[in-house]
Amino acid sequence: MSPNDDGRELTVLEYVVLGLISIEPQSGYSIITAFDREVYRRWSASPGAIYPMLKRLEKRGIIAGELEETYRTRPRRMYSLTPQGEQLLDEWLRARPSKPDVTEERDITLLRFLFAEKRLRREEVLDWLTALEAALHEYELMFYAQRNPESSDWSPHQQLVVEAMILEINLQRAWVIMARSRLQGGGEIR
Amino acid sequence: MSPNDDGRELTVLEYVVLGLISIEPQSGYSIITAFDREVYRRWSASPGAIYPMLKRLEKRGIIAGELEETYRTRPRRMYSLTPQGEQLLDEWLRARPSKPDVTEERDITLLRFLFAEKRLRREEVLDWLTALEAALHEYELMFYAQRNPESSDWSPHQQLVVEAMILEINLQRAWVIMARSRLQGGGEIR
DNA sequence: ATCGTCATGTAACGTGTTACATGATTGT
DNA sequence: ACAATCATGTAACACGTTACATGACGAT
Repeated sequence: MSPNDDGRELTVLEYVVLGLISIEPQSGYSIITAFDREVYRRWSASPGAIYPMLKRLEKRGIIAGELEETYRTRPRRMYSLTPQGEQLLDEWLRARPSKPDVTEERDITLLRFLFAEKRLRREEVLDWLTALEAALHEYELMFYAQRNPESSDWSPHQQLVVEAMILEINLQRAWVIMARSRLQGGGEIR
Repeated sequence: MSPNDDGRELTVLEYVVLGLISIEPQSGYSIITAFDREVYRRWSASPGAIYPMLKRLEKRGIIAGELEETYRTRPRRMYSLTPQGEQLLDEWLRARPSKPDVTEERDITLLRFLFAEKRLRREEVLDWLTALEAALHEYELMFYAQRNPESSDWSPHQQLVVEAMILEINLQRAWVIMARSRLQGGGEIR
């Protein structure tokens, strides 16, 4: 009996929870409170989302819950990743960033980088960053190509919005370069 | 009989559609294709979302649809804003940016700026930008306050993620300052 | 004739939101 | 005794996604 007949892709929120659990085992409550922290601000998680989700993931064999032997308070159910859950998370983290990741999903990308620290080898992280930079470059090119036709008959606001997007892309590229050089520098050379 | 008994707040997607329509009247199809453009990339809109939504908004008296007298193709239903819709959109655009707007909702903020061009007076836009800068400043302070406790025992990835967020905030502030000075410069002085 | 494009629509489905209920423990 | 905090859960609801169906028109 395979525990996960449902081959459905996980939602972003589910991956984020997996990442959270990968750092250390979590209870429903601790996950909910974790989402108050700055890095996770983008995804608000209500009890009505988390508790059913944890059951769903457990039924699929992605996480395993265990009732904690009496804690200070009402017993908590602590979840950790199963080998299958680890594999699922790692696949998500390893996937090479592509255009959508730098456009629609900027913040997710940053979180993936965060979770990657404990799950991926440094070498893999560096490859991933290289792919991210390539995706940013590709996006930049496409961006310029799209705005070719008539580039100057834009209204002031349109012009400013486009500039904001370009600044954003360049900032991201600068960050990637910084990140890579820092991780490289601190690794091989002593 | 009041057309909009349902006082429910509009969703972001609904406001974006309102903004789109405010630029010029739109059909369901034209809205769907508009979402392919770079600025709107963040919100994908499927037919299954748009068509029911347009009916919803029309029933509430926020937009008004009119069958176009024969076009080149199958007749289109073109929607424009009612006075009530205009008021709703303007309130949304005018609302002073607060913390959530610069954290969870960055991209929405940029779109609001875009739509504001035709709906708000320049003076109002400048006020709005000032409020945006204040919100960014406030966010920055809160950010630094939160990371006070132990600032240096962070892992490399954590450190980099935090730096990315700080860079992002500063970029946004720089952009706001640029935007304000440009709009000011081009306005009063000849 | 048939394909591609423009155009509108619906049905099933699932996730996440809001709001509420409840239970155990600690502090006052 | 009561409130606050830690902790788990459920029910109603609605939006948006995916997938499918359909229809008119122009081009080949």
